[in-house]
Amino acid sequence: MSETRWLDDDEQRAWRAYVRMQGRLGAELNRRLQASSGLSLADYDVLVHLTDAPGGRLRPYELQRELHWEQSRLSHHLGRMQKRGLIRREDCDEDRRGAYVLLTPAGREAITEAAPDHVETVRRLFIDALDPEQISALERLADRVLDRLEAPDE
Amino acid sequence: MSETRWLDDDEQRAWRAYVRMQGRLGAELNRRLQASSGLSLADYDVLVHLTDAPGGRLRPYELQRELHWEQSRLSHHLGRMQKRGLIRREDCDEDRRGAYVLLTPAGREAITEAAPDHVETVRRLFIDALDPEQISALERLADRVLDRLEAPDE
DNA sequence: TTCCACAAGATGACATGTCATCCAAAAGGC
DNA sequence: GCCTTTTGGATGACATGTCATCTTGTGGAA
Repeated sequence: MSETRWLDDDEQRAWRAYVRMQGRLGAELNRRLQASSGLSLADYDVLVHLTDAPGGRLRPYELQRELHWEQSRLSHHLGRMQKRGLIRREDCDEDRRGAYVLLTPAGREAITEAAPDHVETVRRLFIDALDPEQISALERLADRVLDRLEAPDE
Repeated sequence: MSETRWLDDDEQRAWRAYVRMQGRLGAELNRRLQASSGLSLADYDVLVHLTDAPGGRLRPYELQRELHWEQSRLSHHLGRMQKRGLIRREDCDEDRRGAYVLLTPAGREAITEAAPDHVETVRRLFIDALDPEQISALERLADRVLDRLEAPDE
């Protein structure tokens, strides 16, 4: 390994600010969502994707690709959500290994009730803190990093 | 509650890109750090702060304020790190309720070995994906959001 | 002093995430 | 057809994070 390329001051400050923001924002969103609706951010994401899907129904592997979650995380999480009555599983006829995950009425109601407050919180804590320039700069920046993260080799 | 102010398209895209980047980047950094050094990102942060402290020694509440962690999270985490021999606890004379957390030689060695690779990874996956404009834009942006998050009222 | 509010930490119960591993069905190659 | 590889998915063990609650000591006000 060659010499370590340490971060210079600007990079250091930016990185630390990002890490700190990321941690605080995630914790805060999670706490508020949990308190106001009983859902975690993870629950919320799953429910949003199911709501957007035709028939409120998806194969786990589709959900997995959309969420970019690890397979086992999804599987465990679906198990817990099923136990709480938010989703339901159903056998899949086309592929006997597979399954469908579908929204229950309770799940649909939960997301419908939770969404307005949650969006409002995202807006107040994040979006409204930034001007339109910054919003679009953020999108470009995130896309660049994602390109690198999702590049074949790394 | 008044009408929900939903996100417009630009905001939506930026928010989703951010959330996705944040999740993927964190997972990737954690996985690589874990694989190359046996430390988690959380371990790493604790060790960095202890290394920077005079005498390699801090009160838990100081650590907590610097890390912006929940108190119980820190307490549990320190317990686990102690079990692994990375840190050590010592009674505090000035305040009989309190304690000191200090780096063990093993802890110091672990962070010393882990740092170069980790910094290199941060650089490759994140810093090098961005130009200097973006780096400083990110810092300003994160600071704005942090101001809001840490504002007295919220 | 005496009491009380509050700060420093620890802890148990429980939700969540990761890794390794397993199983069964599908898909190819021959 | 038969055998190997791949894919969809579940699971157990274990690390991590959160909430509520407890203990003990500090410090100020009566």
